[in-house]
Amino acid sequence: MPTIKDVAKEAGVSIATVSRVVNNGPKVGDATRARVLQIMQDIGYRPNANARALVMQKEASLGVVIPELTDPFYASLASGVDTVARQHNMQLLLSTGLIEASTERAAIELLLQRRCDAMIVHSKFMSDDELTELAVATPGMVFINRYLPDIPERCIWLDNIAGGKLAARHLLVNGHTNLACITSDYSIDDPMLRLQGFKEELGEAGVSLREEAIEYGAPGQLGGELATQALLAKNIPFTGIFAYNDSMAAGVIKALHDAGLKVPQDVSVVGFDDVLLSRYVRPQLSTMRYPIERMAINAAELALSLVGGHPSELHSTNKYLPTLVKRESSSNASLS
Amino acid sequence: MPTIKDVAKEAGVSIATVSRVVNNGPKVGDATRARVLQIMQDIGYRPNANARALVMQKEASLGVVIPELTDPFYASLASGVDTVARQHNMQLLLSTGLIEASTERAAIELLLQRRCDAMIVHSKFMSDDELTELAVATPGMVFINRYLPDIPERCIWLDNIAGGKLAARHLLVNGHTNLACITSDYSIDDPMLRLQGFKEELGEAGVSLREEAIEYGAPGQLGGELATQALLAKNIPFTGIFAYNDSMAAGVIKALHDAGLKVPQDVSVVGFDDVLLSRYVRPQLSTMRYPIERMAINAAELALSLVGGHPSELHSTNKYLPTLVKRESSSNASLS
DNA sequence: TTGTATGCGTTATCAG
DNA sequence: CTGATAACGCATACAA
Repeated sequence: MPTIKDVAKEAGVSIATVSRVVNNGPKVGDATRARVLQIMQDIGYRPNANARALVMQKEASLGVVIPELTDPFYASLASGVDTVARQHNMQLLLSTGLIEASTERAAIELLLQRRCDAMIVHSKFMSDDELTELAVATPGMVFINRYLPDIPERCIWLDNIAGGKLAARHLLVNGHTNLACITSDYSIDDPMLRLQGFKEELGEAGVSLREEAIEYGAPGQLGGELATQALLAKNIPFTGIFAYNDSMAAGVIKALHDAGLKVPQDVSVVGFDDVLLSRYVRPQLSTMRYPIERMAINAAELALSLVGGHPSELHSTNKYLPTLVKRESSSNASLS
Repeated sequence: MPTIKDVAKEAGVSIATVSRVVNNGPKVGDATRARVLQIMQDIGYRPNANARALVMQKEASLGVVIPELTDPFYASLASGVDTVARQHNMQLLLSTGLIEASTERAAIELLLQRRCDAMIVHSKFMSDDELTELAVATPGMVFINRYLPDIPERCIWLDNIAGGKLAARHLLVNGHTNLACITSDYSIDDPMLRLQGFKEELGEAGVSLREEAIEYGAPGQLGGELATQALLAKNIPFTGIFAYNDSMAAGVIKALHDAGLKVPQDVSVVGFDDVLLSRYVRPQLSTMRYPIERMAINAAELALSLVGGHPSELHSTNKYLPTLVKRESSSNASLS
């Protein structure tokens, strides 16, 4: 791979001059510039981004760490960051953190070694303290889908409680009072918060959610299916189910179907996230829309403005609200 | 961010010594090593990967270019590469090429500027010539889902023709002779090849596929739905449909359902790719399994071995065969 | 307008 | 066992 020296030699100028034309630097003779440009073209010169980052003390890359790539939710997140990266002509540095504190740490570490200064990280397993400490040492680090009390201005998160409330309200408004919940058994706060909001809204309406009506499972289709079977086995009456996410909701629908129950005629189900899947599943899923891609874009722009020293942009608030998307899986209880 | 110098000064040794302990270099006094290690820990030293790459003339990163992140098929591809990257403790450099030659080119260019030497690229819009030229200049560049005649050893691809044949055979074996095809209108070769294989196998069995029974559309659910409606409008008889991919197949099923036709009782449908979606859709999709993640892993390992100068590994062949996954959307014609 | 020289953080080659 | 020192490819202050 040719270097700046090769170009300089070939053009019979100094590397300083070549450097100037590469960077559209000031005061370069038109003739010289044209010739250098031509030669760069000819020999296929590409500026070495690493060397440049080294001397300029500035990385032209945007980092993102997510648990995994194949989950559509995280894919959307990464896609949002990628959008911003492309806009700024920056390289996307992607690291997966899986579902363990140690691998999350390694993922962040890799980015840091690259001297990546702007990065948006999705971490659910490292502690508040550790994350906060990293953040103070890295001005361009912003967290998505997580709230760190000491540095809220560096976080972009969804109001899960509000989401739970909205879901409850939707079910209540449709006349459902015998409710159940299929949630995740992961020990992160999202499931807890969504459930909390769900319960609160129910409580305000004077209806309660019995503990037996809450089933836990792995946050995927199979987990949802299994949990629903367990719920059904308890033989307690319900006409509405709030699922932790769309994948679990898909499992819920399948289990219900297998048990001879119709959705939404016999039971309404509402999911969470509004990933693509919710439109493929039959009946199409009523769900809480989680604007993750938009949030990721804003997070990336926030990170960039933080390292760029730009004024604090217009980010009025970093808390986002989910919205209800009504499709086919929920309906009025009176139809039962 | 502290540098090697900071560590050296703090420890009262030379940077050479620090470098040695960082790299587990030979012959460093136990006491010295321990002290240096401790100090690195204390001040939070992280070796600068850029500087290292510069001096070692070797990048510890793995590149991948795909059209986009949110398509589950490409997400699986990227995930395979990511798996290999993590195994080797390399940073994943991800660039999206969208669906245009110019952006594909830009994506590759970005990786090259990073001096990324091992990369696996999925390109459908740049020409054979341009890609081949890039490849000869970049020993660690391997192409996935594409066949370049001049450098087959640098390509990992699926036998689309065989896939079409297998799909045809499955339908034939189940007694279907009135067939239709819903394919993609993208001007890339995959749709063409799959259709070609489909036709060939049919031909060998003495059944022909009429031109009117072939409908084209965008390779997504909506495209599949619209194309199927167009097909239905023609009022030609068929009991089996071969769809270009699973998304289109999902659209096919929806359109069929809306038209009052039952799958698979009235018509069998088989998709292609076996993405997660195929298990969510009802009825579950019979489809051709495209082992894209496995292929991506092998592609990444091939790329790594190419730059590493390792012996040419065991890659007996770079051509992969799809396999039939029979689920619920296809059945025997006699059941009609 | 152009060239020279210095340094960015590392590794590696030589001497001690 | 350890320390100078010369690259690596590039940007830039300072000269010319």
